Amino acid sequence: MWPLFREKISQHTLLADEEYELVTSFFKYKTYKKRQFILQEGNISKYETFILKGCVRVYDVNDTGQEHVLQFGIEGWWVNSLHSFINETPSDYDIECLENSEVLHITKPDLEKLYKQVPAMERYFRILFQEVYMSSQHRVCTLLAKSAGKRYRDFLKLYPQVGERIPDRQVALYLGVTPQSLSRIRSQFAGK
Amino acid sequence: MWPLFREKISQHTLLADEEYELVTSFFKYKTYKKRQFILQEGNISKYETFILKGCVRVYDVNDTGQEHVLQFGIEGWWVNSLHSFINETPSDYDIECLENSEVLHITKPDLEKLYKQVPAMERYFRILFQEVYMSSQHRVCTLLAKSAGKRYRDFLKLYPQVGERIPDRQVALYLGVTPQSLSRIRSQFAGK
DNA sequence: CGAAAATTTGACATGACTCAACTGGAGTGG
DNA sequence: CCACTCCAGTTGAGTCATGTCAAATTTTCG
Repeated sequence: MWPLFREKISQHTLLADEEYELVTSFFKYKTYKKRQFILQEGNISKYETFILKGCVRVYDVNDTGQEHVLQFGIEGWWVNSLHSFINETPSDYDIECLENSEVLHITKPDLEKLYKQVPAMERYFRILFQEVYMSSQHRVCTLLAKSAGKRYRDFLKLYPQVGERIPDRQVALYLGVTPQSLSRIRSQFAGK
Repeated sequence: MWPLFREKISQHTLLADEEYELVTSFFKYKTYKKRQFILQEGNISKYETFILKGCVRVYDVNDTGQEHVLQFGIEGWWVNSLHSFINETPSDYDIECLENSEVLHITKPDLEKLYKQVPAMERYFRILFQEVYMSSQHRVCTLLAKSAGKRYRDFLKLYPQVGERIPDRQVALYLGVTPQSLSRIRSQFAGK
């Protein structure tokens, strides 16, 4: 069941069939429609979420109504409003589906049990967090060092599967520019 | 030995005395002078580094000579050029001491052995990476959403121990503004 | 004390933002 | 299937925050 899920876990740690069965028993399968929210700002994030199919974004809206995208997620990625999940505090972020999506959810208590019962999963998440931390550091670096145009090009190169299926508007909010500016940047590339 | 080190580990996972002895046996103590490099760009990062005393920065220099600070580290923090360490590839970053410092180093093979021999340390690092990932996400968010002045104030509030002992220039390079701009921002605050 | 580095300040340039209007495609309901 | 609405995307004009270049001043530290 859920071969993508098994494949992703297997990239970092090997599980016997019966161990994998045990792991999956902690997760709940759920589907969401496009534009539906997996989590809304102000609520406590109850699930760590693995995306089997579809596409989501994690974003915030500030007091002036501006949105900023913290993270995208597509097949094979984990998404969460992590701070809310870990500390059980109201989330600053919304998680919204950009496409009809299928996901796996696990609650915090179940995840803790999973770590205890299957130490290999503690290892898996150690490696996962290491990797997403590196990605986040890389993103900080591009935000510090590169122009909007360069960030856009880098993004398309690094996440072509994401860039192709997500509206430019969302990409702009991820890159930290206004949709208008991204539009101008794109037209400059085209004319070159 | 190294009570700070033990204290930090104990925050996330409890170790018996003999386990702690085993853990420490994998680490090497080393001192560095101010301005000395723990790692230089182009070299492979050989150590994950825990800071017992002192202050360091992880930064890069681009082709036009501009510097950007990826991370600071003070007592109780881990620092590394993680991508280089994990993949054993040349580092894009320098790690430089801003003060005379005392650190603990562990090599990648030893860290792997440590994970195997003391599963509690795999847990410790899982939680550590989870935390630094959340910090990094928070930083991305402030870079996307806030003005330079707001970022500066937030930084001072969040890391007062760092802001107090680090030259403004370094803080500017961490916040993603030029030292000149930060100077102007500071003078605006002062006149208010 | 003296050299090197950090900080400040001024003048000017510019990338990106804001506000606003217009275009065109997607989705919805009659 | 068409009319209508709603957004995403585009484009223009003007503004603003921050960068660049350069020089003066202060601080640090050997």
